[in-house]
Amino acid sequence: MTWQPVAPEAWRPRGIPDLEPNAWTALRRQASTLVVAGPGAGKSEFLAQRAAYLLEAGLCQGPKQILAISFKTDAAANLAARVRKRCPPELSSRFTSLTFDAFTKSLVDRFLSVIPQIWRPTRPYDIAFPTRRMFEDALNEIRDQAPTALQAGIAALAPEWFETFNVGGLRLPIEMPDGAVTPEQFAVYHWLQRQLRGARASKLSFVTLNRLAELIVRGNQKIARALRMTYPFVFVDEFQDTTFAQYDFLLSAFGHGATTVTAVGDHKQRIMGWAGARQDAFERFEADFGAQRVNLLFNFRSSPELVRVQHFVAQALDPHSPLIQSQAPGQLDRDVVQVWRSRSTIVEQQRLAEWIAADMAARRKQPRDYVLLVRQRADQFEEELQPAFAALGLSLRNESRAVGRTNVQDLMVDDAASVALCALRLATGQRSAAAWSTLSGAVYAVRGAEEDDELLRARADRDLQQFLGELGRDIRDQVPSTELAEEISRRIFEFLGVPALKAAFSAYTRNDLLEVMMEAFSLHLQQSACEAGSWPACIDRFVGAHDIPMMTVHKSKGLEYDTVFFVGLDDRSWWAHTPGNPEGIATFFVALSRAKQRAVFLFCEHRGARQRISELYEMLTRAGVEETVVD
DNA sequence: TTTTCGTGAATTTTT
DNA sequence: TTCACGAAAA
Repeated sequence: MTWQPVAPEAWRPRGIPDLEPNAWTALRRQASTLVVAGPGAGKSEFLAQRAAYLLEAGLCQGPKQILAISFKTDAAANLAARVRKRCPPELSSRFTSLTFDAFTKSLVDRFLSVIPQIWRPTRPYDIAFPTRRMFEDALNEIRDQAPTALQAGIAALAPEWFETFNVGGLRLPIEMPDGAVTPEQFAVYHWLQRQLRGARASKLSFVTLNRLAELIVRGNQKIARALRMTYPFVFVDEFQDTTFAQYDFLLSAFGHGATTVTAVGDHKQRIMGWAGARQDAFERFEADFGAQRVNLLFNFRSSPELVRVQHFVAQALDPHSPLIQSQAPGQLDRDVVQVWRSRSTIVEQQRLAEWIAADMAARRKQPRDYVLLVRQRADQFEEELQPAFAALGLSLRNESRAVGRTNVQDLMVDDAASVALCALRLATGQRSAAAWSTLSGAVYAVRGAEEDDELLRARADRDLQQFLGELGRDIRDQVPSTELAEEISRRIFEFLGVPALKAAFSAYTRNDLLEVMMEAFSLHLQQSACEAGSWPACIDRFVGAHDIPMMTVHKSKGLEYDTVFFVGLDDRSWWAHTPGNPEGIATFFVALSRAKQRAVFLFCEHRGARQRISELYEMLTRAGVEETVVD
């Protein structure tokens, strides 16, 4: 059965009943568009639907493709999965979803030889993650080598912003200028030469790769044309996080009018300024790409009362923030947003645990419907709160907690760890079609068994069955222990094959990522095993099925929970906040907007004052939120 | 061995 | 701003 295009006017959304009117407008636009999508607006869903529309209505016909650029790997993978779910394979294969860095790196790798000799890296090259200290040292050395006239100018460059702002903001000349250079140019050129020629193999950071990719598309008409021919439609997700280097690359590659760029983001959720996000990305995009701004006005996550309170914070960030219409029914009739003020942390912890236990019982909620958010130092808060929760039979899970060289949250979305967990589920007798499908899919991939290779697949199935049978026999009747957990991890990864896994999953091209994840899987399984009396319980511990999650606001971005508790809304946790600083208010906005039904802010004078962050409390007060004294 | 002082990190992504 | 850590002083 072959796919037939539908008429654009007849196209309907896939998997959801309808789109809001503004989403329809943005979806159908043929020119570049800036889609401002607040929390709960269904940003990724919008992009997936637009991809389906362009592909299914034949507006993006083979061999042309859609390029979707995200910042985080899981966001890129998530978007690709959504499109795969909505479109037949012959269409979704023309949806390329990558991170910014993966895309620019792939351009450098492919076209390395056309880079002017003076900027050309060695092949192969290494990836570098320069620290603040390295910039400081390098800038000092560069200053000492510089002509006297430039030294003061170089000394004035801030090491912490040098790469983001100076390297990211300066276009590399195709030929090295003979004449005078500015202090900034001198420092940037010398910094790049250090990365390119400092050792036998070049050591390139991602900003450098971005600059080289920009140089490639600016210096080579043929490559630029080929790129624009391949990708007439480009999506950029989380546009508020775009850095100087990324924006400039986007402009050189797709800013010539031939490409329809759809940028989606929310400046009110810009909490990545420290990572180099430029503040004026939205305005620049409108000006440079002639983009029209479209506001999405629906919120499918938060109840009307929550959306009403959110609006007060949104207004502080942007006085022109439009009124958002909640599409989520409110289940609570009062105290939807609360502030608790406690005399002591002991009282606060105890009350919090009691309250959650009672609410879970009254509203039939699960631990995973709640979240404890903190600004920073999740480990400290976990240590502090865990005993009070344990006393009531509740268990807290710090998703930010370090596991080996990674953390719980990253381990949970890792491919190899997910596959290994499926193996454990099946070996311990859990019947799950999804687990089988994930695991066998991975085994086919590591063995290179294509879809039509029935023989190889059948053999893979047989080997897998045998492996699971043996593993199951060896562990099923035994109580979970750290020794067994270690053995299980070892046997699963041995069966899958480490080199084969690295080859099968592109994420593991990063040299030691698989080792990091295997180690973390083993450690986390050992921890789970010693806290559980049975294998199903051990698996539940591993995934945190019965735990109340706790994490930093940054890690909660993109997630949602019925009830959100923000613990430690005080000056101590917000030491870096200065009144009026949009990044701090945006962090507060992100925390508040994770909630579907209720948000509670906890203050304890024992922890810190609330002078510095008084404006956050004032916003809640203006919204009519009352404070409860807990004692 | 204990105290004191200075430094730097804290929120974190990217192959 | 606060905290942890390491080096130096007592």
